[in-house]
Amino acid sequence: MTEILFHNTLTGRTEPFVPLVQGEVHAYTCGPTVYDFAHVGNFRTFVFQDILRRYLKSRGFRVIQVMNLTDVDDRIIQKAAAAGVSIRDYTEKYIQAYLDDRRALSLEPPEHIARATEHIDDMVRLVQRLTEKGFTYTSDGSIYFRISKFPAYGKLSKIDVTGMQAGARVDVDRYDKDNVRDFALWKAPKPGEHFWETAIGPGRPGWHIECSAMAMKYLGDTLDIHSGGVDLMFPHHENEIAQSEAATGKPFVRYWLHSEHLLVDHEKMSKSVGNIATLRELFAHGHKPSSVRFLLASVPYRRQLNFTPESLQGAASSVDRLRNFVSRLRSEKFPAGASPAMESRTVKAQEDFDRGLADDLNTAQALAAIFDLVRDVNTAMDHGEFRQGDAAPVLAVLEMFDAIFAVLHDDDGEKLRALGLAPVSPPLSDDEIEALVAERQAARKRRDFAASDRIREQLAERGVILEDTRDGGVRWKRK
RNA sequence: GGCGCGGUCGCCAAGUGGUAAGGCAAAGGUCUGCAAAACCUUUAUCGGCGGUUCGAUCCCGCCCCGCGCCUCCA
Repeated sequence: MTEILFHNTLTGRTEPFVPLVQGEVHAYTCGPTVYDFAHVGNFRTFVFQDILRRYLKSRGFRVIQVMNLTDVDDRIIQKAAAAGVSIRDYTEKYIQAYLDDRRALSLEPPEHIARATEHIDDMVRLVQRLTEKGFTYTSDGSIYFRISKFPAYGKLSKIDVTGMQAGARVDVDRYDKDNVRDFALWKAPKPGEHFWETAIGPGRPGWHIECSAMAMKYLGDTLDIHSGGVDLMFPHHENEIAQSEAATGKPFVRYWLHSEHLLVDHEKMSKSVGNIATLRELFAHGHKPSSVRFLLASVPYRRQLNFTPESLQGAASSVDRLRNFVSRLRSEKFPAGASPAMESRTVKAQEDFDRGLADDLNTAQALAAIFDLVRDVNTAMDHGEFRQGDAAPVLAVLEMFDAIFAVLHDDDGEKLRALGLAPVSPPLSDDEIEALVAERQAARKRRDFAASDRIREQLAERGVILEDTRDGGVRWKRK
């Protein structure tokens, strides 16, 4: 097996991946702040994290992944207050939406989904540890981390704090701090705001502390992998390192993986730019979950991805090609036996696929291995060089592919129905389709092509495509 | 200004010191009752300028351009 390589932001190098505990990967992935629907840009990262965990699993690792749900922050507090509901009630809706969206994109559930508001105690204890070690100070009831006490500050984002001067840029924080880079571990409550009464005083957690507290609670002091979008590198991840390592004296994360942004018209997709699209919007416009997943997964994670309707359409065509291939492999009848040539071709595809992913999750390269195989096998089938015994190994490669990419299963309709974005039941059941297909076959047999075509059109109108095969059979698929 | 990512066929996107994967799109063809699917063929010298080298798209230097972070952000 090929050695797995990951590009580690911390070292700036692509390095062999070896987890701390053999055969086990402890990974923390930054989840969403649930103040609104997540957009496709957010899901670019979540899909990357899913590819990451699926690949590690396929390589035999036991993966323990923790994902946070940030369900308390300034925006949530404001919006909940504006809506006149509790933070809990306000975020619940978006948490459900987020989890539904994840299912729509076939994102595997992490082992632990940790809500910030359910880990206040853990955060308080972490702040206490930091205070005991002298890394904090209090100002107006808020507790800050003093970065001057942590010399390694900046090692992830390569930011040099020594030359930093307060006032060089406007200090946007409303609180008094000794140094502009110091960050809040615990924020004093403002009048009317929701707060927790704790051993370190009333208030609510700062943004960064939740990740450190929850990551270490479930994964130990030193994690193998921590991932998120590049925009989180500074200050979020940098601050996580500072507060975690200051508390434990041990390395917090061994491999930092950051995914690049999704762009729209060469600009980052973000709420503030106003160029966002939610999954629901895309689906409502007729795009399929599998198209979205394929597109997001097909561009290697460290590359910016320009998102366009055309690229989505292209992704849909690619998925169709793969599904057509699998369908042909399953339905067509081939001569008995197996060919040694096909055997070795299959093994090569398998190796190439894995080599691509092993190289820092190069999904584009892995995909090429699959499409190469598809073409070669199709050619062999067209030339009558494919045997029945060759089918199973080829299908096995496709299954290996789908264990990572998860786009082959034709369940787009079901997923949309689950989101309430499609009719509750499919227009035609499998049995109804089969009955019409049989009827058409009978018509074809007596060479009544008019009747035959009528049935095909009738099915086409209801979203079912028929394909006549060489051996006189028919296979169908839902559009 | 600092830090980071990137500039390869119409679009997306791999990759290697010895003349460039794959996908989508387009055109032509084969097959087919028709259609679809599939297959075949056609379409690039890798942002610019220097340097190293027998030879660079890939190594080094400089420059140009795009994007991001440095403030909330996947």
